[in-house]
Amino acid sequence: MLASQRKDYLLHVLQTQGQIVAKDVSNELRLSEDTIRRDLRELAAAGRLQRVHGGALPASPAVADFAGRQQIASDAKVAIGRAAAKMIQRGQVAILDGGTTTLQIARQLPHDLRATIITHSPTIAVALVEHPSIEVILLGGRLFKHSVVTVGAAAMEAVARIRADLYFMGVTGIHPKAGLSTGDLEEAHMKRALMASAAETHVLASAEKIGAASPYVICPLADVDGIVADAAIPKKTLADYRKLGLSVVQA
Amino acid sequence: MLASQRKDYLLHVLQTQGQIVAKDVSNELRLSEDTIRRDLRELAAAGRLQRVHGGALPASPAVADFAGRQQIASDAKVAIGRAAAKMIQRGQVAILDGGTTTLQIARQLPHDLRATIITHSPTIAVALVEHPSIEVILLGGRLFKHSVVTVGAAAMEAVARIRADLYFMGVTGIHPKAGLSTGDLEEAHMKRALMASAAETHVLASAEKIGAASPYVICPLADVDGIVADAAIPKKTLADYRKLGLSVVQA
DNA sequence: GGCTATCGTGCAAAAACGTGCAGAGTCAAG
DNA sequence: CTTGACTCTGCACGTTTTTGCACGATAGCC
Repeated sequence: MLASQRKDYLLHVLQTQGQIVAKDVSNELRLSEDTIRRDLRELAAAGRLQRVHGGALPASPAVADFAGRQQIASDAKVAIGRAAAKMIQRGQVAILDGGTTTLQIARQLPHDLRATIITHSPTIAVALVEHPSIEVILLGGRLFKHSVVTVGAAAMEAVARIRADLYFMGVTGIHPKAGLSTGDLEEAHMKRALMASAAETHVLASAEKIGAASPYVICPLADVDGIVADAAIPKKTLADYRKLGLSVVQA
Repeated sequence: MLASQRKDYLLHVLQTQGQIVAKDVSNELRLSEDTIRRDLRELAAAGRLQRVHGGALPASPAVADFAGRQQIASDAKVAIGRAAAKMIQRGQVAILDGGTTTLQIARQLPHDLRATIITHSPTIAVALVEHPSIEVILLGGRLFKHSVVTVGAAAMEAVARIRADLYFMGVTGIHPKAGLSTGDLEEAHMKRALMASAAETHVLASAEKIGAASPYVICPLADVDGIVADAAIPKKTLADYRKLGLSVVQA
């Protein structure tokens, strides 16, 4: 492995996992920790990351707020992202919702995959600049800063003009009775519109969302086609979803 | 094996494997490493690949490009950004072009300024998340990865529906005869459309752009209303612009 | 306050590098 | 056909870069 590839790898790890543990990387790559530490030092000098005891953290102070949440890119989210990324086939058109979990999907997409990604999240659009063979369509509109996605009438209109194979939806609550829900009314509308524009909708479910309900309901659980579930979710719960006719993929 | 065949082979390896290890290739082709190194050096000089210790990697212009440029936030760009940011008054609607200089404007906007920023750059949209009192409108469309801005028919249509007070335009060339120019045709169209949607257009001029001309012409210099100029630009040049009727702000 | 993991530095071996040079081959002019 | 200029390739040599190890210093945790 070439030295510059190693640095790319380190930055990739940082991006997908939100942190670097020097020891882990040295084990994975079968290199001495000294070498990894040297690389980290150089990357830190170049301002590409922030060096800390034991490893490194993302530098980017500008996006600190969003990145703050991003850093809790728990293993679960990474795994869900990887599982969902695998579901996108060559040539397909997929919609990625805003949110930290969907951002993981974008980052885990194979670098040589030829596909089209439609998104209303500028963050995801920027992340996909790294993927040369992916066509990116950004849906415009008013920026809702809390979630960093576009919403509103303009965004709704843009959605109406597209038609996708897949839609990966992020939510804040998945409840057997209350269905799928989120924290903002505009966002709920947007999610419904995106769902209507896609042939198949899959919900991304990390464990902490199961059984929770947020103020604004998107739709009943049965309205979506599938669920991409965290490994920590009990088999029994997943069986309930299957009974509703949902396809279940466990990360 | 002819030298040119060898170079084709090297580029083929690079394309299929994503990397070249000089030693491996020299073994495969039964040639000395010196020869391979020489070839790599020449291909690197021609910009066909990126030379690294031990071999070579793809040149990847799009990625390295923007990331590279982003770090060169020279003092000049910061100063231009600050000067331009001051021109935006409370309550106004301003269009920010894509590019590293306009990104500086976004970063330098006062945190308590109430205004609306319209942009086709997801990078700028994300940067403005930090500014709670700024309303952000993101223009959607196909993402042009080289500059990280949206372009195309959808973007043009979105532009047609807006009307702004100010437009800050980034360019790559400012030439007395050739006018304002940029490196991509779609972008040139987009800039013209944005100009048409704004009451006033100001060009951001850092010193290295003066006297330069890029392939795609946007418009004659006299079509814009003002110029925000780098401190390094000679007074005489600025006087010429004033003669054309442009308002000149020096950072 | 003590313990352990991590860190930085100096050092040496190995790998990769650039440069100069010589031999082999090519080509065109004479 | 011969000669000289030129290019290409491999080798030798000294230089630079990279890497792993040893050692003492330091930071974080209990």
